[in-house]
Amino acid sequence: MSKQSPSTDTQFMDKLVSLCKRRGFVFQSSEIYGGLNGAWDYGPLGVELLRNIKEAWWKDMTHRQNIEGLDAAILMHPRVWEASGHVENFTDPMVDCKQCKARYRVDELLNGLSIKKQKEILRQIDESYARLNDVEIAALFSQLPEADPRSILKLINCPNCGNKGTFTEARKFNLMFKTFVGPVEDSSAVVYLRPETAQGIFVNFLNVQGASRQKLPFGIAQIGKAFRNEINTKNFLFRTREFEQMEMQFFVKPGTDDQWFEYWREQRMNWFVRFGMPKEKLQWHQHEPGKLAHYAKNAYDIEFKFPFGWGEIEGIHNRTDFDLSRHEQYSGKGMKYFDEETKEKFTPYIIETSAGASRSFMAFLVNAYAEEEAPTAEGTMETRVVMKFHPKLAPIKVAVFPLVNRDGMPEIAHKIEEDLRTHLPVFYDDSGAVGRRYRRQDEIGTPYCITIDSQTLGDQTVTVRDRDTMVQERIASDRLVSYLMDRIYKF
RNA sequence: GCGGGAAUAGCUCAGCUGGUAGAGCGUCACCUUGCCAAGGUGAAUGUCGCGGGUUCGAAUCCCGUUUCCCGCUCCA
Repeated sequence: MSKQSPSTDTQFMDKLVSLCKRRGFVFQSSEIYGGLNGAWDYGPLGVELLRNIKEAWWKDMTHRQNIEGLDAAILMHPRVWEASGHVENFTDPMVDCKQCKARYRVDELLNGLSIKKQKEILRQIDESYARLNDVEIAALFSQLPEADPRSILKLINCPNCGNKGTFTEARKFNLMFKTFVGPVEDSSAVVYLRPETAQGIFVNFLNVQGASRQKLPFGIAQIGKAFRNEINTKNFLFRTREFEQMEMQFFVKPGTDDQWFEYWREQRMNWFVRFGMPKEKLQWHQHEPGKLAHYAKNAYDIEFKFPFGWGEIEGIHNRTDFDLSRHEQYSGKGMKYFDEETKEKFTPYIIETSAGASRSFMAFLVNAYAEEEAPTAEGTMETRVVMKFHPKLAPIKVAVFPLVNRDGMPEIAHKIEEDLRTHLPVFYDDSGAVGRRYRRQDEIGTPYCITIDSQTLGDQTVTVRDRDTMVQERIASDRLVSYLMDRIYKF
């Protein structure tokens, strides 16, 4: 985690959150009702930035001959989540120690005990267990907590404070939001809000493959909301209950999975760098082999250096044939692929690239934020706040100012504004001193500002001011569109 | 879920041991402008997070609750 002082980190985040609200990037959800924990709304500038990020991802991923797009429903058949393992594995029974307030997952608490200790506990429950051997003990011990966790928990000391009998009752947290289809709220009508978009891709594997006539290897990309009933939300947009994912699942022949895994790792890391993230703010985190999720053969996260520490913004996982095999098993429908060339039939392996759109949004915000010393009209220095977004991601691409509101400058400025607006998001501003208008645009990351001055009246040129260098260039107004489009979209 | 801190105008905050709410910045209008935020005049804006209680009277005291931040926990 970050080694910066906590106060600095907190101050940075406070400033960012404040700017987000003040300028319309992010608002708290349901604010007038006191807010809803872990939910945020994207304001006028935020939605532009978010859409630009998703658009950049979508183009990069789907403008390839071997990747197809998809937009699956958020509500899916409940059996999907049994097959995926979410019904089972998203449920973690937890207990708290009432004495020292430590919290534990019950399974980890119990499995952490020595065989000797387990044997002792079992004997206290029933003397007849004493004659079982170690293997039988272990087997029994792994089942008992499910049946009757309470009696066992009473006999265990808290690993932290050593007290016995201080645990709360085990509570189950299923991280999936549950709701009901139709008017009857009974168990047969239960559906879940998807906790990940991936399953919508897996279950459509053969639909997409057949419809698009793709051959392996190929991928399916999707952007969409997902929901997890997190126990704790945290760190602004980083851990929320509703969030958006940008996922691509790449289907490959087993045996070629390792090389595709490496290919996509490189591709995805480069994407973040290409859109302005410095390499030193990004790092790989490999999941330790012993701690891999049930489906994974290999897993790396791309982490971004947030003010509160390194945090995952994308996971690249080798999911093996787990998902398709499970869906084949649970649905009874064949999910295998037939290779016409080799006449082989097999279950493809899946390389997953799963990026958080919301988390990327926040990472791009954090990365863009800069405070610089800039000279004022009087020649003194003062701080200017600049959001140094990549031009493609910037919510507003160009601002248009008449230097003063007379001599026909506003009329020319409005004409230029309208011409540009058919190509780009434009902001017109004629209030106050021009320096103030520049700074306002800096704060929302507008890469270019155009000013119409008295020289414009004579030769139809305008100044174009660069956000990062603050340097101005004089451009003929009829060349503006190509000048801007070149700098913003072509590279 | 536990512990700590916080919540007053759009933002940052002041408001003492209870006496019907303030500043700066920002916003808007008009004037002024001559290229990097603080020229002038005027204006709008708050059930002091929400709900109870104590009191003649609560932003202030008490209880509950919500949200945000920090730490723990958690993060298939």
